[in-house]
Amino acid sequence: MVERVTIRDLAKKAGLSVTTVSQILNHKGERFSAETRDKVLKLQKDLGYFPDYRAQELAGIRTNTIGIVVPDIKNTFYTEFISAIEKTAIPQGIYPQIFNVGYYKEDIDYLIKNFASGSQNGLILAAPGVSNVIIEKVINIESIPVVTLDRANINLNSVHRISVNNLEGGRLAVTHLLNLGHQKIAFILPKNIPANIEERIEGYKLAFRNFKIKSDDELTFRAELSKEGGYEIAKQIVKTDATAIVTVNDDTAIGIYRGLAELGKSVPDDYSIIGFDDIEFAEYLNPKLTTIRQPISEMGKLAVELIINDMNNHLSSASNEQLPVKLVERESTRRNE
Amino acid sequence: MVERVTIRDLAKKAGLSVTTVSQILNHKGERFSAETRDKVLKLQKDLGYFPDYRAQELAGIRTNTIGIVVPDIKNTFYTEFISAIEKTAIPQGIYPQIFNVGYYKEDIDYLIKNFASGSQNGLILAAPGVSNVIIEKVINIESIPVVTLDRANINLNSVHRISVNNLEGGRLAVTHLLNLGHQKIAFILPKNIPANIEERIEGYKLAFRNFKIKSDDELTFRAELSKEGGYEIAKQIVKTDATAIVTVNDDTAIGIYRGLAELGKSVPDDYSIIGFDDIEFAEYLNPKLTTIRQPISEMGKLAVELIINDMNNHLSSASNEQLPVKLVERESTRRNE
DNA sequence: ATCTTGTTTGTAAGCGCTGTCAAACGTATT
DNA sequence: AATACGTTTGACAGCGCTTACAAACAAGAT
Repeated sequence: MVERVTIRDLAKKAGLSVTTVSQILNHKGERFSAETRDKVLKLQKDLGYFPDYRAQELAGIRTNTIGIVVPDIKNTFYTEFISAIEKTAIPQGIYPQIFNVGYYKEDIDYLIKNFASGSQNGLILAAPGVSNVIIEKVINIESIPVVTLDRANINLNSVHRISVNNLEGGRLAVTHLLNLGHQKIAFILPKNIPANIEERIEGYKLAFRNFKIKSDDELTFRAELSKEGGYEIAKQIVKTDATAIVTVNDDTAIGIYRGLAELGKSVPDDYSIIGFDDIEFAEYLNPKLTTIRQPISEMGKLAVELIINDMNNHLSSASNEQLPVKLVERESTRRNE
Repeated sequence: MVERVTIRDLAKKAGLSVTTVSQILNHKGERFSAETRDKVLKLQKDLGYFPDYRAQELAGIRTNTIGIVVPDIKNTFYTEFISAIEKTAIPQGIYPQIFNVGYYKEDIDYLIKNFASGSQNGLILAAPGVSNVIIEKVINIESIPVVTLDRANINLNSVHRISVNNLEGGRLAVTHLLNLGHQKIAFILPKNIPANIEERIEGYKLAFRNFKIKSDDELTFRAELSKEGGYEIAKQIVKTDATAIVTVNDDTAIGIYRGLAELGKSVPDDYSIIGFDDIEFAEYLNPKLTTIRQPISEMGKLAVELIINDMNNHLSSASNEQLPVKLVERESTRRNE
């Protein structure tokens, strides 16, 4: 058990005061003689001294870490989002810390404690089920920049919102299918419907109305939003007369691919499928997945920019950015003969 | 800007000393009258008080967070590993924090600082390129339980190692292909070869020797270990007379699938492919990927157990666990006619 | 009344660091 | 020799919390 080297040890060894050492280490040492400065710097190396950042923070220094809260780290939508955040944050000296919570608000007290302690100087909340809880508890304690992803029902003017044009996304998906001659379209929805999905459903309906076609409520399925969930639901879908499938994320579509394949069905010959997100995998699938593209990188980049802007300028009021969505037509959809 | 509520505020409002409040909040309050206890607890709720965990730690309390360092959060091998860790750690009150660094040791000073500050009470290092650097710097400062994944060249007896039988993995892959009548086997390797890959290469060679067949060095390719990297390298592979491909992880194989498909080649008709890892996606691919399975969940579970064991008993010396590997035969390999 | 004892609460030091302000020193000026 | 000034360094308080240990108090025993 090696004992921790503290700034005091360093000071003692150098024959200097703790203050002096601290100042020099924090590059406020212009006023010190080159000799002392060098001595301290050398000693730091020799002793392998690292400041305790908790002590630094306690003493009033601001660190540059931000927290990212995601619901499911196995869904690559979120890891792509995280990557985008890192790519823009780290070069600016902002260090993200990732917290993987579930989709539901089970055991997040430790999160709250962490955030409430102010060890995070910014928060990017991308976990639908828990964002509200976190905001509620944390906002009142520590006022740090917060941006949420795709949460419509938050109306605090200290919280930025980034979302996507969900209604348009829903409309685009269904319109595409309708244009291809599909009328029996299956919709795969989650068990609980958050606001952004609600909007997409509006989009589905809008498309049907535009085509003056009635949608078939029988074809709405509830599933877990994962590969596994998609795989399971495929068994239900094949029992119906659906010819096309719309999912709420690509991950689910991937599961449906497999489920269908194992049941001897072909995409797109037997079923057209259209996903949502456009994760990298979409293009690596066979057949390549037609999907509604969310600008994941842009969203990550924007999130960081909003945070940084807030950190530099506490006055900015909450923005509500809605990014565009687009149909990426690949190989999983085709005309219904 | 809401001011932070401190324990002092709480104490003042309650007309009690800080000590009393602290004791009660930490459930060491059996010695206090029910009346004071209730008063404090109520006030805590009302004021929304949360202790500052940095201050708590500084004052000597141990928290139960552990750090997980991974090289590439977009590779689902790592997210599956993380999930496994979380699944066994969180129920035991241990909270993992994820750090996504690259494969190389670029900008990890902030990591070192974080770890060296002792804010992590355990470390699980799964990032080949940086594990050594971290260990080197951190171990000497703070002695916390550390387990590394698949790093052969570490020989500190304070560091646990979890690895997989890489040699056997390599042997299995090539033997399978050789058995199917493939002789021209392409190997996709990373640019820098860490110890675990070195072992696999030994396994490849061993298989060839057993079959008394000479391997073709012309068929060794260097690529980035990612979908993108695999996609690119496919263009090189088709220029050769290879009939089978062995990759170092499944992610790369996924990229090769796509590259081959775009070049009009079929798996497994034109090329047999065998991956490594057995990430969940392997089974969702079309055709399903034959691969060498690493017991990812077991590895995560074991990592946590080693850490926890260390936390409870500082004496344990480093273990070196090697887990078995197995061939999962699916649809991407077939007999070479 | 005085002394014990047990119950309930508070005092004070310290965790490792930073920032303010004052002290010490050397040198130049008269 | 006295004064002033710039340069270089250090004392000290405080960040929010915990943890010995000590104090205060009431009640029971003598």
